[in-house]
Amino acid sequence: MYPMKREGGPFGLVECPNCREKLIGDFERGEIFCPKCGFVTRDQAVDQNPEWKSMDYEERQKRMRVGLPSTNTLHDYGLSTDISSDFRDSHGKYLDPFNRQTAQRMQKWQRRIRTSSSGERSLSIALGKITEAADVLALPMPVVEEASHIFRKSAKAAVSKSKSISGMAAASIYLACRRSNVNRSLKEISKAAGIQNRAAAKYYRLLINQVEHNYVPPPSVQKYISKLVNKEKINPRVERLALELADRANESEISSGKTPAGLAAAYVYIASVLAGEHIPQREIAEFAEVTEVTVRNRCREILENFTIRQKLKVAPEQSF
DNA sequence: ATGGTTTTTACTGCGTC
DNA sequence: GACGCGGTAAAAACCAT
Repeated sequence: MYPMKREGGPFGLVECPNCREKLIGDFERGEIFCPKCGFVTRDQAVDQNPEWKSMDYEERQKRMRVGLPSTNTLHDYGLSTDISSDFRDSHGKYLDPFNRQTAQRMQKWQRRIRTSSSGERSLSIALGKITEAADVLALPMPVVEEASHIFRKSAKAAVSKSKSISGMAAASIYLACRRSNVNRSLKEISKAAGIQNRAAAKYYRLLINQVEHNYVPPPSVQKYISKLVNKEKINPRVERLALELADRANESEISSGKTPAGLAAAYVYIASVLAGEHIPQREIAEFAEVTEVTVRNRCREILENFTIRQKLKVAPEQSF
């Protein structure tokens, strides 16, 4: 299907600042990372290749002849006819006045027909909004396709009827991200779409309840930790320690109903203290987009439920 | 609408540098 | 005194019913 992971490319030459390993672009998650130590350098990797892969010459020719692959991101799937405006016939000769007039009329009607109904028009607007916001967020193409597909389904099911188009667009993008394991918070997305977080959350819920009945796995704490560490320039050692803590405490009892961001913040905080780095709660809370109180509460719960033994395998003075 | 749960807001007290 | 931290009460937000 899609080439999800690929080594080399424009990133193959970039080295990891920690261990000098060559970085790999993970287009599924929209990140560039180091395969050795997990260092994520930038979450802006965009797959610029065509969505299809051709196996041989014949297939490539076949693909090329039919033009671009059809796409969900255009309201007519990119399949509608364009009548060119230089008015030549198929041999390249200019049309005589009569035929030219006919062509002009056809062009006019073609334009009108293409987005004829109001539904088509709003679909066109919405898909434009999705593409725009996805562009700001630097989302990989498959995710944009997915988001467009979701929006189409919601429009078909009349869920988006008399709802804010931007709101539904943001919700579609968020669901697409969740489904394809791309780490973008609802906050980021609603910011990119220029709407209130609360509204986006409402629409997302609507989408889940009425359109998408498939189970969408909750974002893992581990991913939040990686993201948090990535956002703030934290020692990778702290990240690994935090991840280990999160792994050991399989926290099924204490995590239910809590925001994963808060939990991740707590793990990173504890890890930072354990590693002798001691990042203030204030900073972590800020980067995790939760309050200090939440960080504290999660910390307390973790420490109440699990005894953390101080057997650090990594010496505090080890250089990175 | 409602009630239970979680997060945020705002404030206080404590110890340390 | 400024700072980081821990705690609390009340308000606000969230979610399922």
